[in-house]
Amino acid sequence: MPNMNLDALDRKILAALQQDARLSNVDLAEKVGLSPSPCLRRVKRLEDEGYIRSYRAVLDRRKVGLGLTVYVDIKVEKHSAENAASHQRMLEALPEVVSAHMVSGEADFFAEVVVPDLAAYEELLTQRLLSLPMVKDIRSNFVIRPIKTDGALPLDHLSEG
Amino acid sequence: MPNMNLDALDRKILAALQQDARLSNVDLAEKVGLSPSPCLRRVKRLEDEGYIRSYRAVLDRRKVGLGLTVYVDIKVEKHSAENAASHQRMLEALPEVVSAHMVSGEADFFAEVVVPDLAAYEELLTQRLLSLPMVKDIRSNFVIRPIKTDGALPLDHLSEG
DNA sequence: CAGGATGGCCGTAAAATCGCCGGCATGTCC
DNA sequence: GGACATGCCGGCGATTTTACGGCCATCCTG
Repeated sequence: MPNMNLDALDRKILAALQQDARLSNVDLAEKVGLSPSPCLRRVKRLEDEGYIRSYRAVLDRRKVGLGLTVYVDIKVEKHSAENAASHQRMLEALPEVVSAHMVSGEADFFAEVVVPDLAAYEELLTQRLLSLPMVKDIRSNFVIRPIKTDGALPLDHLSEG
Repeated sequence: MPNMNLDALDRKILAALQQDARLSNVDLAEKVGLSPSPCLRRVKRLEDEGYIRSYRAVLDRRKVGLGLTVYVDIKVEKHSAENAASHQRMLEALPEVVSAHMVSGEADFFAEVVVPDLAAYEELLTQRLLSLPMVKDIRSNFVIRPIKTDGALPLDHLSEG
């Protein structure tokens, strides 16, 4: 267990901040049943110890003109250490790539790409993805309809133990 | 264009809040080159008009005991309106499902699942995913190594127009 | 010039922040 | 076994910082 350091209050704080990172400390304190001072201390500790990695504003993709989300399966020529590393760096450097992972299964890499429209995706795919060295095949899965986005991480598993 | 309402200052604000949603308004104002009052007004407007959907704390999955992320392709028997709807609701209700979409391509649905370990994934897969009505096939893609997570949405496309 | 939009300044109320105290549990020493 | 030392953690209160709304100045547009 990487985390016997989280008691019930910590979990409530994490859950609350996942829902609304802009909760004022007093509101957060009240919500978890604590006075502001110790509550703030806990939040700082959770930040310092890395449980909380960051706070971010979640934007409406459509409203900011990013109407198209594509999940991209990337197969590469057989991995070699340095090739894989450079490949990863290039994926990382593309701003349209919102997340990327090395995965098991059909594909080798997997990226979530966000673009304004099909035209922009075509440009990205043909000019910047397919031209990556060692890319053997790319399969694009277009999001037709979002069902659930940015769900909070479940934390129940920490309490039932 | 759904957004000729965003000028350079708005974009700077959105970019800054994507990076750090907990920036105090005074710091944010300084960063974008504005005094606090109009800066706050703009933030409120961006919230009210839905450009900013929410603010969330990003947790370290490993540290909170969620060491395994799986991208799941789900194929279903031929869609029918009401069946699809109930299927979506069930996906939505699973806390381990952090995001889910209807997609084009090989699969019909696509879900990002977060669990403590393989054992937990097995339970989820066999007890709660495969048992969903109409599920024809499920393919699991395990994340071996994250390359980039929670990347900020690119906003450059709004300025170059 | 009129009107709207937008930025800046200022005063008030609220929040964050920090030092300090006290309760409670654990451990130790006689 | 009991009294005390120690560490952990929550609460309180004072001070600094922030949020927030009202008001005015400026700029652009028609």
